[in-house]
Amino acid sequence: MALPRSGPVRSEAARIAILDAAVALFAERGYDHLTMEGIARQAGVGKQTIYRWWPSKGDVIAEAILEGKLLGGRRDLPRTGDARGDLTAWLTDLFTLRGSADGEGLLHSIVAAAAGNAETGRRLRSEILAAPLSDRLSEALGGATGPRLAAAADALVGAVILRALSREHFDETDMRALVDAVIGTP
Amino acid sequence: MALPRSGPVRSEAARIAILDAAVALFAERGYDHLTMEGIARQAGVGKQTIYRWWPSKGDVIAEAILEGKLLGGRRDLPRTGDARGDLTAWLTDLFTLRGSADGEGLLHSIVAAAAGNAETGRRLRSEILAAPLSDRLSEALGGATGPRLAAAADALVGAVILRALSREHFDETDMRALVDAVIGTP
Amino acid sequence: MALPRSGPVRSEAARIAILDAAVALFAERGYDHLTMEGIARQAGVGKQTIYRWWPSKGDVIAEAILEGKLLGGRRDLPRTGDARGDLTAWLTDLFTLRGSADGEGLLHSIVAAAAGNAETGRRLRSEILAAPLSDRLSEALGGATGPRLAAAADALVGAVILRALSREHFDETDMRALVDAVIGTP
Amino acid sequence: MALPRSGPVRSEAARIAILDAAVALFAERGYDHLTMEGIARQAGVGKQTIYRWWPSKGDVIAEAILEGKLLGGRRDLPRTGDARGDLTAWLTDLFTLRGSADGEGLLHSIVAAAAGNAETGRRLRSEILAAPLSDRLSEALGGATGPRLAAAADALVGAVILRALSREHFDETDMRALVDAVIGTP
DNA sequence: AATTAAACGAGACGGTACGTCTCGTCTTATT
DNA sequence: AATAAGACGAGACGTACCGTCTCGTTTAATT
Repeated sequence: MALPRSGPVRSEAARIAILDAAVALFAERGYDHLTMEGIARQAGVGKQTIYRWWPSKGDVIAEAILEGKLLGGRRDLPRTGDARGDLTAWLTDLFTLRGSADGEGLLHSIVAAAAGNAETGRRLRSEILAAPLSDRLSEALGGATGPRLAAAADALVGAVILRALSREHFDETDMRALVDAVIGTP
Repeated sequence: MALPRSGPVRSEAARIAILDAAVALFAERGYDHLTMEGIARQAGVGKQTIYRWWPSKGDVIAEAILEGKLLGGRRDLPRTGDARGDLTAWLTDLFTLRGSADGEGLLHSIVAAAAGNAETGRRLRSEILAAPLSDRLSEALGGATGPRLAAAADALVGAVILRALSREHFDETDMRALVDAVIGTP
Repeated sequence: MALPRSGPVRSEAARIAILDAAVALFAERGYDHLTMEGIARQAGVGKQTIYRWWPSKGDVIAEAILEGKLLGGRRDLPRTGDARGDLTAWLTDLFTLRGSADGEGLLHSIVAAAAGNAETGRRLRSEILAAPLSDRLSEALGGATGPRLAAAADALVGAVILRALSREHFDETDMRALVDAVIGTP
Repeated sequence: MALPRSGPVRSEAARIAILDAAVALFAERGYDHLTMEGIARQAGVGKQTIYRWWPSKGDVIAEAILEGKLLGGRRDLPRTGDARGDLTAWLTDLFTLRGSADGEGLLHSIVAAAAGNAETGRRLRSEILAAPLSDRLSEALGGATGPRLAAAADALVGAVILRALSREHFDETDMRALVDAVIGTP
């Protein structure tokens, strides 16, 4: 039973404007250059309206992830019947995020956001990265579940992230080697 | 033939003081709260002396990594004869870094530094993370080299980093599952 | 003929709570630090209830003066038979207000309120400062009235205010010199 | 013996730009609406440059008064031989300040500044208000000095200020009555 | 009694300004 | 010429209030 409370209710319009502004600026300039003041300006909102509901820019981004605003439809794996091929394609696509934003790279920014904010880190893995792989990866591993499946998913995604952080190229050969390393040679 | 030049040369004392100050503040407060001004203050050095030699805080940290000041002796793998056990121990040790700094966690800070600075990212992987594993990992994989070896190293280290970013626990079972996934069940 | 109207009438309790809160905060922290939000909080009242009836904090204070809440019983002159002595005592008492509030001084705050708000200024002089003097001062001046009396009252009170604003001390000698200057040497 | 110190010296250009901006905004909008941010904007200066040298807007105005930037040449009394007439003219001129700024009135603003800032209050009386009167007033009083002279000066100026604060008109008759009250009928 | 509408407490909203912090550049005097 | 020191214009930080605007509740006068 909730406490009855009078007064105006939270503005959904402001909430959406803030998340959209945050996502737009994030994609444009990266996590480091994202500022609360910039979000407020872009969203046409008072700063206090942001601080009233989110303690930091990291939490704004975390909520944007939850709403699927940050990486839109990118989360779904293709489903061609060839599990190995689908995984490879998805991982390649993920690596490509590295270079899509101006200056910093969207993947770098997402990692920076995750490093700086617990909630973002939590959601990044569970909702964006490892989760979509699970089904197909389980197939490819012959029905693995639990720690075994989680470890394989983390190994694949983690390797891609590490390569992106190291700014090294990551060609088809490398990707094949990675998939082989984790789910075995066919 | 070098150009003749008058005046004092670069002060090695200042260079060291700056790197030490950067490392101390990094460990204490994390990468996000590390500031050029703070480093200068702590090192007893003018700000210009930092900017003269490094373009950003990320590059200061990158150099500190190169000097081995950031993660000291932690880079070496144990060598007990049991390659699988040595790798597991080293990876567990790496994961533990997650919680060693105040507030943010040293591993999170290192990842943030790598995400924000290309040179740090480059060195992080080549000199700190993947490199030390190579020898023992190659053994464990029956003499693998090249992309195969690199992929396996990235998979192991990347998985640990991803788990750290997600703030999830990572117990012995998980670690064993990871090693099994990458180098096969014994 | 009033328009017929249904609904509740103005709450006298709220009105009094607001004035009392305003006076308390004014005395405590001075006019500059007095805020509408603070008054509402202290009075346990919605902000709109204040804005509904007063356009600014200055007007709240003006009404508090009118109600005699601001300077309580201080407005009355003693009546000992010695008009000169009574005036001197009252003026000295007025000057003493300078130091009675925390930080700013009540007299400074009253002057600031008068400077910032026409209504407060109007009432300050007519009801608080010059008015109480009139009778005894008229006596002391041998029955003067009109501009002559007003000028003398303003000269006495204005001099005290100016001394307070200048933060200079104002001892018995000074006060005697002032009274002599305005109502002549005995 | 001053401590030797290296580093850049305070920028005189910035100091002047700040004082000029403060004076311009003060005259335009009054003391209450004067803001540090507005001064910085108008002066083309970082906020920190103001806060580095002055703790509050009141102190900026106090320094502007000291430099004679606030009331320019207005401080001098005319000298026609008729001391009483000169004083009357000067006091009338002072009262006129009441209405010269938009909205608040310059005299109200000066009083507000003095009420809110000790240094401004101190300088207001000693350098702007009472001081210029002294010579001619002493003449008019037949050579009075010390507390007697100070009291007369404060009475004249204070009365004018009080009338201004009360928003009452103050015509020639009133002014004559005031001068008569303080320096006697001719 | 039922209806109607204003006053109320609470507080969200778009803003402005606060005073502090750091940025990266620049200017000094010293070594 | 490199240094320690630090002033400078710039702008973000997180907080406090501004005055306006809903909300849901309470309370009277009018039906």
